[in-house]
Amino acid sequence: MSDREDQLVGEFPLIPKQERAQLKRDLLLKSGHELFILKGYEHTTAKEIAANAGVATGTFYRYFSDKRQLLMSLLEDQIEMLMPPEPKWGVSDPESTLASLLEAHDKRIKEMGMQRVLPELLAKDTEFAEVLAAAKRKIFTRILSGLTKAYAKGLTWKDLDLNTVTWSLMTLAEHAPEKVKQCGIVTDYREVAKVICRLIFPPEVIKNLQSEVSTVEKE
Amino acid sequence: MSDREDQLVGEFPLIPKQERAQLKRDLLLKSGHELFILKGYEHTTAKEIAANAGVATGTFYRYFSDKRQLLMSLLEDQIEMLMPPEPKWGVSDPESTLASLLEAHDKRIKEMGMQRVLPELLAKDTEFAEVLAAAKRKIFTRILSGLTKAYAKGLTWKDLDLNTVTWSLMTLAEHAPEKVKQCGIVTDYREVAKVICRLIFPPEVIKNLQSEVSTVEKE
Amino acid sequence: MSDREDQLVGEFPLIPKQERAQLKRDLLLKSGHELFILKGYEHTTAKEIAANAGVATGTFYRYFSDKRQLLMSLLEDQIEMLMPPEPKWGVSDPESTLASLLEAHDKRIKEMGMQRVLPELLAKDTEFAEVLAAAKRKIFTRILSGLTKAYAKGLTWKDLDLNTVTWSLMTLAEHAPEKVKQCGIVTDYREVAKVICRLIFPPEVIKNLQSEVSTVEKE
Amino acid sequence: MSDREDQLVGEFPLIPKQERAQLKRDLLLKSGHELFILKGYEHTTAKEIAANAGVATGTFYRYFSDKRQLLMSLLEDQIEMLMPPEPKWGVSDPESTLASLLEAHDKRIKEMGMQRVLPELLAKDTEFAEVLAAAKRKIFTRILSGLTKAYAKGLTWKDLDLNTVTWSLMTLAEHAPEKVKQCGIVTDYREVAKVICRLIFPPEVIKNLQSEVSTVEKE
DNA sequence: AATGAATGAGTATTCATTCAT
DNA sequence: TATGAATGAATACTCATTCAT
Repeated sequence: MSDREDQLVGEFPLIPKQERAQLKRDLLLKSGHELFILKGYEHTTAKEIAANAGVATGTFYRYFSDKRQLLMSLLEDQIEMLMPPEPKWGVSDPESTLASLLEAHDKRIKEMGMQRVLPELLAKDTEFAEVLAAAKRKIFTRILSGLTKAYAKGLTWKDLDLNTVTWSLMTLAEHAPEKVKQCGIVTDYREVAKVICRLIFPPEVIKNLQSEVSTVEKE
Repeated sequence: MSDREDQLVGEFPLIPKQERAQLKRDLLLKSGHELFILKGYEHTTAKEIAANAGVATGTFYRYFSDKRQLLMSLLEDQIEMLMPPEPKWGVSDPESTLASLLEAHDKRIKEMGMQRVLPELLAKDTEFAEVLAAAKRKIFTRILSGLTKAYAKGLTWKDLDLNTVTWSLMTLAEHAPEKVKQCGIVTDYREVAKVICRLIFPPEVIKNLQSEVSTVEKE
Repeated sequence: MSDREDQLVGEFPLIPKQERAQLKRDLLLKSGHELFILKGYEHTTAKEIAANAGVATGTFYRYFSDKRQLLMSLLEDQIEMLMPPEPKWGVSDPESTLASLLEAHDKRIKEMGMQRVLPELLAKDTEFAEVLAAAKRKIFTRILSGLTKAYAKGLTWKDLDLNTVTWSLMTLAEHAPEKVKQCGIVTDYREVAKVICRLIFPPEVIKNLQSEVSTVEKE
Repeated sequence: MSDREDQLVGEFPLIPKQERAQLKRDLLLKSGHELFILKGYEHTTAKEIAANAGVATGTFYRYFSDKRQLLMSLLEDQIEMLMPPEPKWGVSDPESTLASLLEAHDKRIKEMGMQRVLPELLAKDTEFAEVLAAAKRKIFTRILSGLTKAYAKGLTWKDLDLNTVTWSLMTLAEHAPEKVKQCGIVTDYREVAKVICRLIFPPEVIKNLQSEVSTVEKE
């Protein structure tokens, strides 16, 4: 049914204009997301994205200046998901907490499905790489501040550089999902969590923290 | 200049044919290397590689069946460099040893300059990803075997999974060079080495190993 | 010009979309036809066909997957024309009938203009050769069945193989148009028809048939 | 062994220069012939012809200005073979004679193997088409003269145009080898010969000629 | 706003021909 | 003469983007 007919028959336009536009934009984003994951960024064409979204090629360009911009919009929505969460140390058994955080993070990354596309982009798109680097710096600061507090409480190793520990922590957390591909071993988040915790806390601290928790739990 | 004239005017410093061909091949490899780093693999054309090497387009295809093959040749030369060296634990101060190994590895990677290109390839070229994964599995086994020996000697943490430690170790070593970009802090290999060592050895083991070394040095 | 203006300024002779597309397709077919005849199939490029049709290269590929497909479309329209018509023997003066059939056939072939291109295709394109061969076999069967009926009526030579006569008949009809080029003599369809008839009928049969006709005409 | 050494050791050049050159030329011709038949003219490259002949690419261009010239040389040698022989009518049983002539001609054509290439050339190469047409006109004249003599002796049909008969004769002879492909029937030269003879001679003439022969044979 | 036909610059690859050795 | 590496114009086809409807 055309716009013209709409007006002739006096049908009430159920969806407000802006909302309808937003709908198309979302359709396009979804379509792009699917295809980028399926075929890679470079090998997806604007025409395909439009067709897959059920709109005309030209419509794509009404909502996005180009393919790259669609991708950027996609990433803006998702970049938060890439960020590992900041754990609160010294509150509960750090190993269990971390293990479940890692697993949850991994899950979200997988749901997002953009891992396949990101490396291609990082390599090619300087601007995007910078956006991501900035995000990482932000999370770095957050984690570092957490560790600094733990350090002040005397919970962490005294002889390790906190900056380096923070970086190691992020690096391991970020790459944990790839463990299988690289080494042929299934990722056991509990073990990764133990290793990461060892980077931060001396074993006896962990024990104390764990017993505190169980004490609390028993009470 | 004819053959006859050659003899009249005496020796002309001719480069043997094979050598000349090798020269061109090398020129092309070098040119491809430069451009892949500069513009990324996908955005470099065979024509450009040839032009940048100062030869005609057709010449490119005499030496390489296509762009991908040139890249593969490039990588064959360099894949060894990607492999972190296997350290001998318990022989000398592990932290210093590891620090210098990391630094050397990082240096080679930087010389190679392919970091920018690799992620793009891994995402796109399944075959290449498999080659690299295989190489990584190999190095994984080597490192694990080293750690197992150290474990047998009672040098390592007793409560950490050696597989996971090995993976962490490789991951940190591999990504150490990116530390700057990601966190804005200059990579201090000494600190990274200390962190990695902490993953493997309890602090007192390190101390013992270091004192042994200094004892030997003093004698 | 906007939709709104359209209505203000009155009717603008818009060609419906589909028709316009058909128009372009036809332009391209015509252009391809011209160039194939002018330069041969192999030496005509898609780009040229497009340029000659006054459209962009890409437009060519919107309507045809490639050069070969355009040619096939061209031939589909024309293959019927290649088929010599099946004459009804014994109904009227066979020589006159045949002569006019030959002339008409020749005319159509010339209009089609593809003679120059066909040999090239037959040599190169096995699939096409088979299509044409199948068509020829079909017409062969039709003609043979006509001759068999004439044979049953005792109209034909008794000592000639009907298969061979059929083949000869087709061959002569097919190549009649080339007579000029090959021998420098203008094609007189009447004479070719007489020759072909002699292959089929003894002279006295022809005479009888002709007198029957004139008898009927006189009545 | 190089030319230089040849001269130093005083070895006697067994093959005279010219002859050696002729040898290479022949090798190239043979190689081109093979490949043209195998892959078609357009799809054979000069490099391949040279390689297949066991010489360098450049050598090809010493002996032939280009691919086309090689082909022309090839055809010059073979064009005679394309010419159907001129039969002497009225000397022996015309049907048998013609049958064996046709068979021999067909055989030579097949040996020559160029049928696959000729149509491609005729379509593309005007000059070549003219050369061939000229040759055909020559043979046309020869055959026509034979027929005229037979006509003078009262051997031929009186009501058929000799030009047209000549052309029909040539056309049928030329295309006889294709009979199988076109109609799915094996070529029986005896039947084709009978048909062709019927075009020329009334049946009773043939009978007379045949009986004469057997009379002569009996004597 | 929406459409999708049209555009044409851009890409990988081939091959006839030249020319330094 | 012979070589074969080098050349670069040419070709088929794609796709981001525009624009008339």
